[in-house]
Order: sequence, then C-alpha cells, then structure tokens
Amino acid sequence: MVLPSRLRLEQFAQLSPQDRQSLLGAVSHTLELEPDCDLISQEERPTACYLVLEGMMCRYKSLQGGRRHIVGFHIVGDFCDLNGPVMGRMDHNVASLSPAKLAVIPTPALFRLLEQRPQIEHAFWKETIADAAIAREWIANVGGRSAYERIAHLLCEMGRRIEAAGLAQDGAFDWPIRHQDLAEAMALSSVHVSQVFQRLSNEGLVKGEEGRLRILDWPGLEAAGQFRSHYLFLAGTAVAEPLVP
Amino acid sequence: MVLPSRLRLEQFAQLSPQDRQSLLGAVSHTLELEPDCDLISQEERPTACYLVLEGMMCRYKSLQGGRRHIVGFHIVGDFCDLNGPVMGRMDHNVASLSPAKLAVIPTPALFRLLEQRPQIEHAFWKETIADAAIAREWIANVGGRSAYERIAHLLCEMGRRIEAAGLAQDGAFDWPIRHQDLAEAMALSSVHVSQVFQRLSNEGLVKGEEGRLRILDWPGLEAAGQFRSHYLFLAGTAVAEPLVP
DNA sequence: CGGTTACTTGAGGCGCGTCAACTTCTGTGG
DNA sequence: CCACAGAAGTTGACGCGCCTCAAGTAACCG
Repeated sequence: MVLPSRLRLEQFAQLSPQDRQSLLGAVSHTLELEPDCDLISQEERPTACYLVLEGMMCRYKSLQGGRRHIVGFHIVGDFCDLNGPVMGRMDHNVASLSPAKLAVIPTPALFRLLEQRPQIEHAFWKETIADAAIAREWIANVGGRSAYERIAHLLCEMGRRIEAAGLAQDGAFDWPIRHQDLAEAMALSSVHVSQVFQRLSNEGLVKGEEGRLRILDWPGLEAAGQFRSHYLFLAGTAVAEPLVP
Repeated sequence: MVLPSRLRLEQFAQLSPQDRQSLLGAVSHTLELEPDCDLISQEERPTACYLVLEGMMCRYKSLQGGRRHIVGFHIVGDFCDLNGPVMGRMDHNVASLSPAKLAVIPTPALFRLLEQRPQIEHAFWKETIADAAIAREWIANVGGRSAYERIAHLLCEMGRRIEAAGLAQDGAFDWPIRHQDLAEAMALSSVHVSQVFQRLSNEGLVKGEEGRLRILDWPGLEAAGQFRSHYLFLAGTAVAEPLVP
C-alpha cells in the first residue's frame, strides 16, 4: 500500500519522514467499498479511523422519516473519522459516495501513534479543527444563502480542496456526487439542484463531463457563491503557523 | 479570580488538581464585555483564548449584505475560541450576547500549557471535537427541520448544556438570547421566531420569565425537536472513554 | 414624558418543495 | 441484437412555509 502523495494532514503540520513512516506502520489493512456503503454508524463505538485512498466519502446524520442529511464530504488524503475514536462514540454516520478504498488504522494503533509522535497528534487536532471550520461554513451556507449561491459555494469549496489535494487535471476532477447527494447536503430537493446546475452550466461557470466536473470560470463561480477560501486553511492561501512557535 | 466549578473540559477528561492549577496559572487577566461586543474578528490572528466566566457568547460568520449568521453559542465554563490560536487565524467572529466576563489565556501561555500538560491538550482537543459535533447537528437542524422543530431542538440543546454546566436552578436558567439572535442562529426571521415561541409556550413546553427560560415539559420539547442528546457528549449520558486507555 | 429596543400582529408574496410524467443512459439476459 | 428494468436526471404544475414590509404595543430609561 502507498499513502496518497498529499495527505491533508500535511497541510497543517510538517511531518518528518519518520512521522510518515509511523503513520504507515499504524495501518493494519486496506478496505474496498462499493458506492453507498455505510462504513461506521451513528452511536457505534468506532474500532478504527480511516484514511481515504481512493473515491469519495461523506458524513451524514439520520433524520426522522428515513431522510438523511449529509454534513461533510471527504476526498482522497482525508481522514475519516478521527472524532469517533477520540470521543469513543460516533455522533454521525460515515459512508461511501463512490467506489472507495481506505487505509484502516485500528484505535489502539491510533492511540499509540498519538502518544509516540506528538507532531502527528497536533496535525490530527488541526485536521479536526479544519473540518469543524468547514462545518461552520456549511451552517452559514445552508442557512444564509439561496439555492444558487449555496451550490456555487459548495462547488468552489470542493474544487479548491480537490486542487489542494493534487487531484485535479487541467481544471477538471472526478465528480461522483449525484444531484440527490448534493440535495441532501445542501438541504434542497434534487429537482431544484438539477435546475440550479443547469443555470450554472448555461452561465458558463461549470461543465459536467461524464463523472467529472470542470470549473470554467473560477472568479465567476466564486462571485456566484460569495466564496472566500480562508476557512479551508489550505496551505498556500494562508500561512499555517506552527502549533508551538 | 475563580474558575467556574464545572469546566466543560472536565466533561471530557479528568483533570488533576495540578492540571487545574496550571490552567489557572496560564490566565493573564480577566475581561468584561458589554452585550453585543466583538471579541475576536474573522481573519484576525488571535492573541489569546478565552474561558467564559459569566454571560453568554456566540460565534458568527459575516454574510453578504451585512447579515450575520450565528454558528454556535457558548456558556459559562466553555472555551472560546481554541480553533483560532491553534490554526493561527480566525475563520469566524466571536461576540458577546449578554454582559460577559472572560478569563484570558494568551497564546504563548496556551502553547506552554499544551506542551507541559498532555492531559489538558487531550481535553482541549475533545472540546473542539464536541463543538464540531454540535456544528454538524446544526447543519442538519437548519437544513432538515421545520422552524418549529428547529427551535425546539435548539432549546433542548441549550437546556441540556446549561444543566450539565450546573447553571440551572430548579429547571430554569438565564436566557439573554433575543429573538433576533435566535433568528440569526436558526436561519429564520425574528417574526417567525416570535410565532414559534408563542406556540411552544401555548403548548406548555417552555415558559419565558424575565430574562430567564423554564422548560416545563422536557419529554414534550424533545419530541417536538426530535432531540437526542448523544451528540453533546455530556458526562453522564455517555461513558467518556479515556483517550489513551 | 419622548426615544429606543424588543416583541407582536397581520397582509401579501416568493423560493423552493412535492408530485408526477417523461427522457436518457446503462446493464442484463434472452 | 433487441427487450426490459432500474437509476439518474429533466420538465412542468401547483402549493406551502417562511420572508418581507409595515404598523402597533409594551417595557425601559434618560
């Protein structure tokens, strides 16, 4: 098994070769998932945390009436889910959106890693904080913006994250997310998502290409979504100050 | 200065008397705020983190058109904001909702604390995770529930948190949050918040009492809000597993 | 008192939901 | 090669939850 070339962790802290080695050593095995498979369920005691090697994952909450609400997406290089092992209990579900491959780090190995490599613990903490910052932005996005702005904003967010992870090829990237998934994330109906997507296409901002997405007009899309990337804490856009200066 | 008897930190990890002492030692001074004062602003580099000693605080995001969207509340015993110092930059604002008093821990003292007392670092990490869990629940709340359910849910959340912090007296507690604030948090108009509040009162679920709030019918309110408290990770409701077993 | 802030009440309108029918597109098996 | 089923997306009609605007009340305060 090979780790993704750009771990999200490394946007938050410098890892030494030794750190990377320890991380790799903590992986017990890999796991392949079909699309739409639950990986961990709400209120379970998680037995591991997972690093996304391929595909796309999401976190979701189950609501009354069998509906689900997606509260976050995860791409290659992200950890999902660190919260569960640390708190001892899941407050949400984690599932695949596409075929996916994951590296499994069992809880005991994770805890050993935290003890032995403080730099990794700091990086993990920062990754959970960055996820929390995204969650806060989603609250404002779902609550404060129109359907059109909301979807434009999300596409900007995902585009920037995917670029930062080195997963875009000349402005386009894999996009396994269906309208129904987007609807569940952005609190819209899939019907309305479809209409908004057409408008974004007609305006020449984005273009869907067979399971991939191309952003044609970054400034236009960012304006449409009132998007500013500061909350993503991407390396490059902001100086990532060391935890202990 | 005296620390609140129940720090939220202590719901997540056992602190030794020595830990508490170090925490107290890291406080440089206290700060008193009028209602509606900004404490830290978006994109600032924070110079300290703050422990709420009195009053209520909120985090909010500024949206286009001067609107603001509240993305979290903080009560006595909570830290606000640990994210900023750790990441080196704020992704949101922190402000007072009522007259408030805060203990100030300057960033350098905070970092020293993290290095010297690993147990405190773990507790801090858990507090940020618990805040993130609340943020995720808010996404689902704002996105997936009606105005009536949404407000009932929020009242349950705040009630439980306030009780867990030991700040309720026979079922009632200080409630400085105006309808306008609730509206900004729950993505509603203050007009509609007012109507929902009346309905909740008429149904005998809650009762406003001069800057205080009393929950008259817990089961009723929880049903109305489809509320389950697991995501709060309150001591007592779930076993808080030690980080390193 | 008059000004200010919080909350209430009512009327009218719009964004987005729901429902339902239709269109692709894909994969499967005869 | 076509028949069929199922999943994803599209289109249109209609309705409702909540918004906006606007006027009014109540409490507090200099």
